[in-house]
Amino acid sequence: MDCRMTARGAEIPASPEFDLAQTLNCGQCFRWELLPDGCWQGVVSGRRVKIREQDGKVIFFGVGGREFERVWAPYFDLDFDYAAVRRALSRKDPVLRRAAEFAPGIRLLRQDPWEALCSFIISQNNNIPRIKGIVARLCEQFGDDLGGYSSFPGAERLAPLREQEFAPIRCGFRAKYILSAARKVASGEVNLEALRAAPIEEARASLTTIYGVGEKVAECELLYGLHRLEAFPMDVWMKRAMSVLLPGRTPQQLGKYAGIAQQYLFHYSRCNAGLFSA
DNA sequence: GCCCAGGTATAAA
DNA sequence: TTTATACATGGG
Repeated sequence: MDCRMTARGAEIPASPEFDLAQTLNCGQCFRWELLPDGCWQGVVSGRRVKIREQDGKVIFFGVGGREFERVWAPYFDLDFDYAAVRRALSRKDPVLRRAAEFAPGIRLLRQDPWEALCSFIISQNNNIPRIKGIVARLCEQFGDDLGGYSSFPGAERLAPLREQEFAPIRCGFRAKYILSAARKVASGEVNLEALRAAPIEEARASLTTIYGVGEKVAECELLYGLHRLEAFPMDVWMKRAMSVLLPGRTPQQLGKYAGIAQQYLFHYSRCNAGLFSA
């Protein structure tokens, strides 16, 4: 991805294939906020930046060329041809076509695997505004002070804590789940980096050994934390999604399959505008 | 107040 | 194997 350097920072041409609001506000990440000045602010790799789209450009304020190439281009997956994927999806199924057209600028972030795992543990039976709040308090309480903002606390930082020390985070029953994840990751019992290359079923099985990580959170981590796109074979989830729409399903079945099918379809569907409201 | 949220563990059917 | 409930908290 070619970027141009200006006094403001790194700039790339704006494109319908890269929409900040669609990408950052859709529930795949929880540490970005839209500031009143129109900039999106987030913390990635210990660096806080402001990004905005303006005058046909996406501007990464204060970011140098080297940092852009090493941090931001990979984070936003800028070298991947999403348009080609959308074309393929559109050919495959009319629902996906509609969906792809609905959110054409969404991208699959390459997030830190540990941060993603924690975030999706927190996300269970929860809503996005509160998830963001809990994640923010987790960073503020246990992250390193990076000068006006905090890092996401590593597994080794959380692993020694006691459950009651999570009280200020107000994450409720999820504290014991976060602790289980932290301890397994810190001890190496679950090796997130290794799971990037492991056979997909092996990776899924390893993740679900964590107390509080079930099918859904594991899928989230595979897709959003480990960038394992193959965790979501489209045909399978499409069929499940369709079956969910049929009448006569129990709440259990609805919850189980609707959630997971939605997980896959999320990038390309969720054809309701409310999802992307700031 | 009330409903419910990008679920999971657990007990009970 | 499948289904119902509790779980902590707070947004809308």
